[in-house]
Amino acid sequence: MQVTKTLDYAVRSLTYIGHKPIVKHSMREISEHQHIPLNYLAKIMRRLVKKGIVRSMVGPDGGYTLRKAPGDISLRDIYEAIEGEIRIVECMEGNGICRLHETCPQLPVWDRVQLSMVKILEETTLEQMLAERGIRGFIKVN
Amino acid sequence: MQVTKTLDYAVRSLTYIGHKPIVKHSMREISEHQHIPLNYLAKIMRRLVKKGIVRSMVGPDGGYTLRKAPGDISLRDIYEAIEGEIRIVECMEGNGICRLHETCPQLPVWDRVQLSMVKILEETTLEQMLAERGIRGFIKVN
DNA sequence: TATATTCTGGATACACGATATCCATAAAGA
DNA sequence: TCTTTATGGATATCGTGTATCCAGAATATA
Repeated sequence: MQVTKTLDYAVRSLTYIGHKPIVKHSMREISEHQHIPLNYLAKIMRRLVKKGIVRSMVGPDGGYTLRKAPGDISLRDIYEAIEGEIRIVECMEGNGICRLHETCPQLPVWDRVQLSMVKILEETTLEQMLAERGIRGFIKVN
Repeated sequence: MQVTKTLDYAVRSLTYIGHKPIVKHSMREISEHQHIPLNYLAKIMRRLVKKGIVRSMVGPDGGYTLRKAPGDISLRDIYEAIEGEIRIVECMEGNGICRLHETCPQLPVWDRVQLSMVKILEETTLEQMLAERGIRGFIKVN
């Protein structure tokens, strides 16, 4: 029940780009400023490109820019680009049937947790995150 | 960002015991009815015992009963007994300082997600889970 | 006392996915 | 042509959730 480092990398990259959304930012630049392993970042960026969150340009002076306005990119978009469909318990995939053959007492709770989480992620845009100031402290790298 | 199988096992065991809170239930019985590997269940039960959620009796006709009323056991209690302190992002542990030396844009969001989750887990007691009927389907085992 | 049953605790093995690295290739600007 | 940068796939590493095994202690019952 933890946010993966990969998702953290993705959000950090996007907020970094988001500070100057027009300018192109190369993988190398992002990698160095955000302390993300270059080759691993490559994999992350590809997913963000594929999901239409980021635009990429190849060649010298190439790099990445946001494909949409920061206000139009929700944290849910980012989450799903990296992790796929949000599903905090396996059985929520629908096709699973319980061998126990009894109604599940805990599913409704996890459902509620997931719904509230999705709601928050959906309401939060990149723009808001850029505006928000970290109050409680700093992200730990590594 | 997923509920671990271990936590699922723990909740299933407790709801199973909770159906007849007075009666002693042996590990073997729980294991068979809930399809949980016996030896692994042993580890789980020890944690629940240590955290005072469950009482254990050794010897023939031994087993487990709830130590508190189902209404006094929250899902948060169970979660923390199994996983330890709830913390959906690493940096929330407090002693971590970010090498980036900049305010973290995403921490406030995860903080909100965690708070809402803790609230739901706290409000939900074993008693409520026992009363609730699974609406969406069944838990998939394995 | 003897025996069977059950929990306890530690050591260890396994599996899988998150994390990371490498490289050959394509695109594009100078 | 040369350099820079992204692409895509293959592969390696590593942590941890998951699972297994076993010797020992407790205790009820005969």
